[in-house]
Amino acid sequence: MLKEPAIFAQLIQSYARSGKLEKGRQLHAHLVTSYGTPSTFVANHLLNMYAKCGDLAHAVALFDQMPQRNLVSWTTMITGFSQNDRFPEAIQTFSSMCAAGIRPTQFAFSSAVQASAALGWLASGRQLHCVSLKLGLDAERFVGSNLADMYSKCFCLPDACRVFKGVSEKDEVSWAAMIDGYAKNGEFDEALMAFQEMLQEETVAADQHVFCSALSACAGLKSEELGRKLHACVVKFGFAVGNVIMSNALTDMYSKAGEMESATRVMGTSYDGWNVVSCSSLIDGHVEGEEIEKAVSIFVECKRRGINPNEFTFSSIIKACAGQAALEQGMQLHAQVIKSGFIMDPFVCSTLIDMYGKCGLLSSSTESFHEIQSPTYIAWNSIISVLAQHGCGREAIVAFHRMVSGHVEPNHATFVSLLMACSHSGLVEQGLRFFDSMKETFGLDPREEHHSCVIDMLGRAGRLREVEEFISRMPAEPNAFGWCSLLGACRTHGKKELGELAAEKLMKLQPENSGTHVLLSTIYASEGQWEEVKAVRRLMRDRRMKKLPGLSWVEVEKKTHVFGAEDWSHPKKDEIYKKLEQLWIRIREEGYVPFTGAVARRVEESEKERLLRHHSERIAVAFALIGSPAGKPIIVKKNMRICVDCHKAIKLIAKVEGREIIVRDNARFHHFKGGACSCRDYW
DNA sequence: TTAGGGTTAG
Repeated sequence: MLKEPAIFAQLIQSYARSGKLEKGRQLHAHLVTSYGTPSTFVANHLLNMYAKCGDLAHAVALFDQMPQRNLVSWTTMITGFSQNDRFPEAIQTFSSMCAAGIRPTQFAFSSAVQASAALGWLASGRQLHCVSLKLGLDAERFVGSNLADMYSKCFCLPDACRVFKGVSEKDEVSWAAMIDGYAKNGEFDEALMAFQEMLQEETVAADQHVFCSALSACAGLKSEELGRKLHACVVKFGFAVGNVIMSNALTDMYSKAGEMESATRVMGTSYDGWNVVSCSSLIDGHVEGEEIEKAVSIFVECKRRGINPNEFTFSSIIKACAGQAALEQGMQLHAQVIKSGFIMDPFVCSTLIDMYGKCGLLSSSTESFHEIQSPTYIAWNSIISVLAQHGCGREAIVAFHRMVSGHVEPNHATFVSLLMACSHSGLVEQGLRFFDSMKETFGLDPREEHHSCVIDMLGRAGRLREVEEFISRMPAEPNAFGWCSLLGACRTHGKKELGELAAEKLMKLQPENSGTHVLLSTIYASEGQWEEVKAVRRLMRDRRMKKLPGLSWVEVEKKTHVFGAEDWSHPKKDEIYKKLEQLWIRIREEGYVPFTGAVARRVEESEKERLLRHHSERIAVAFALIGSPAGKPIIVKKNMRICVDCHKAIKLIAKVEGREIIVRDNARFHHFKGGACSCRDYW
């Protein structure tokens, strides 16, 4: 029999604290050989030591052999499982403990609730909540804070708030969990209000965790002003130095606010500021700000410093390739993703699906989708969106039905893509049914963007009277996208008056958007109303607006080249213009008649033809024809809609050159092959 | 002898 259990217990405890597993094992063996089976008291210490050192196998073996287990034995096992990421076993052990007739205390509850939170198992979290209510432990500080955390991690914010309100003697941990809960659920204002409320509490002082959560809320709001204030507080409290997570939160906040200089500065001045999280934030900030070259240079620098990209880094940099239609680079990254094992990540997969889709390779996009064993809503949303962009409305609908029958819940984003798919493919009736089903079947309230999709859908189909009716029934006025769709439809279907109304609304919503003025002027120009065209131009001049230049990008030999209309800056300009002349002659032989109506300028016909010939998309196509090997598809990305005449011309260029040409404009894809185009309703 | 919160994504 062990004479001095307290001394051994102390020794075991010290091994547990310092992680000396081997010493602990030796002592355990010594105790067994010298004194036989350890008492419950000593065994509990051993259990704790094994759990703290991550040796769950020995903990389980010992626990199974214990002749008598008490409350602490069970609790130690639950905590051990939870802290070693073995969450289902933590929950299982909790229920075995109850079945063994032992009444759990706040310690066991905390750990079991944490396990439910980590797994996102709302049902087990709720059951634990119920049991804690019965035992009167739900308002206890640890249990209550963990329950609130669990509910917010399971996206049940109202329940989280209710539990949090009931917690007695909240401390900074409780507050941090709640602030973070608001932020993670997208309630950024609420998060910052909670933060302020906390600051007024006399008994609680903000710590680093609290500031990090507040910064994350600030990042969500993309508010530079608030962010700077918070940054000042962080400095004042002395938290700014030496904390990697804090520096990462600051970098991310500035990146999200588009303040890339500040973001870079925070990173550069912090100890250990260059790490995979801050780099990913910075890359993403540059990608969002369309500074692709900078994003790539950080990615390169990251690798040079020996920082291995993770799933976040890959997502962002692949998104950059998608934005630029840089297929070669995207494919290289795909290879790296496979090599590094991040191919299983749902976000990375979804960006790959999106990247291939945006680069025009529908087949690679669907292949990437089919490689996923059990697609999440993220992957489904991506593929539905890609199918929509490619004008494959029916396929998008099939995908949607498969998603639902596979018990994956669609969300608001799913319906945006689905409605767009219906719109682009002219499937108006089905689209309208889907719109109704949002609320009726899926309990989702249609948002502004869904209403805009319906406007677009009816407008494209020329059902403008129904559009007016639909708008009058909407809970609020359409947003800019809605009015813009209407304006576009009015141009296509020659509805001048309605177009003027849409333009007027749009100018109020987006006074800086030169596109509205341009669109309106083309409506007038197509009807030969040159006085009105002049008036719109005057308005643009008075408002000091410049027409956004139409630009086209094309990737040749792994390098992206950009062209504007009438662009004479490229070193190969002579060859390009010679090619354009040749193409002009060859497509004229194929029956091409230039549509000079697309030129909203009052100049000679020959000048109009010259202007059309030198549109940026055509220059890009000509350049790619010269510079890339025969048989390779040409992918051009354009920052606005492709013009009607270029659409006709490129269709024939694809035919005479025997090349696949894909033009991705700011609305959709045009896949030209053998004298035809994939899109079904382009003028 | 047993317990809690923090940074990056479509």
